[in-house]
Amino acid sequence: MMQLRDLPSIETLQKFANRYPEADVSAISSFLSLLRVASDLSTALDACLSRHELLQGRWWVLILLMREDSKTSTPSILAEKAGVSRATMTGLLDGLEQGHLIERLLTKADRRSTFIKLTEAGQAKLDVVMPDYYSRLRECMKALNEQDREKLKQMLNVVNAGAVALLNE
Amino acid sequence: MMQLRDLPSIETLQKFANRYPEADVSAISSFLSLLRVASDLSTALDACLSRHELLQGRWWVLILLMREDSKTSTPSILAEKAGVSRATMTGLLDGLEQGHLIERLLTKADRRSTFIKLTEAGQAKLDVVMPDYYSRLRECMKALNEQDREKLKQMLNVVNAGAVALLNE
DNA sequence: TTGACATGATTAGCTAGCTAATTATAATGT
DNA sequence: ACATTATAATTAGCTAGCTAATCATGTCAA
Repeated sequence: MMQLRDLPSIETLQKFANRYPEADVSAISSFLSLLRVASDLSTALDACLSRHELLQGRWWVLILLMREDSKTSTPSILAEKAGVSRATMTGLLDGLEQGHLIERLLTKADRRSTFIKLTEAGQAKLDVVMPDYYSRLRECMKALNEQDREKLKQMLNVVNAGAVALLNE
Repeated sequence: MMQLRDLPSIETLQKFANRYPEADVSAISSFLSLLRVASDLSTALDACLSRHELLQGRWWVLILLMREDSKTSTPSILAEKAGVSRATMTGLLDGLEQGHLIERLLTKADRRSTFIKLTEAGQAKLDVVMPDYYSRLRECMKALNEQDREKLKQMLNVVNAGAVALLNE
């Protein structure tokens, strides 16, 4: 995602609005803030995870596996849940397997498929990463009270529902 | 950015919170919503721009140039304002130059530097893209009133300020 | 005035995404 | 029963980011 380091001032937006009457200054301003803050947060999250030799993709796979009672899943299900292509998941699993955080097991039921299992080392890695991540996140969000957090989520859902307008036709 | 297609339910978060007492369920839930919605919006924005043979990186460069009265800048200033490395900017400018949307001009003052100028074709491209983008964005945000938009921006700033917690040490 | 350091742009090579094609296996309809 | 179609995983090759190295040019201090 673009960094948008230099967000337009309201004056700059006004200048653009003069040329393009379709512009809705407060809509643009809020939208760009959202993209910008999220991209900064994502970068910060990567920095946090990289202290544990992980990045978002691999970390997320470990979490998805931990969520399962059996600590197992398949590449295609993981790809769907993580929102990446199966090809990308193959690459993520390659990295995790090399680090011995997951293992690939053959399945008898359907020989096209493999089972992916969280190893003890993978669980141990999460047991170090998650407390660190959760502590930092608690700190990150502490200036918003419960009501603000709920309001934020609700507004995000509203914007998300509106996003089809960017895709139509 | 990861897609996080399958956000954890509050129940799943509770399960994790049992194992990791550091977890603050509402903090995690709001944070993940923010990342998820922004990544969807960013993808939608790319889809919108790609209808005009642009992606966020190149489009943003054109806008930065248009903001300048002279319609010119330099690669290093553009890189800083766009929040990308100079190497990345070189690549973006290569693409824009091939499409004749910008031109590279030599400068006499400092022969290490080049001037980047928005061409007529580049301005014409913006004059097609921006009305489309602004119309769609207006529609996307229309369900939030002015007060909500202001509250959203303010909360985003609060979270952004907290993000240092992810980076410390 | 010249040696050391600083700066602007580019190149090379890395990563994590993507789509399309490939391979193996399974399921299904006639 | 077997041809067709569907599915699971992988591979190949693309893109847009990144950092580190390089090259040319400027600046400054002894």
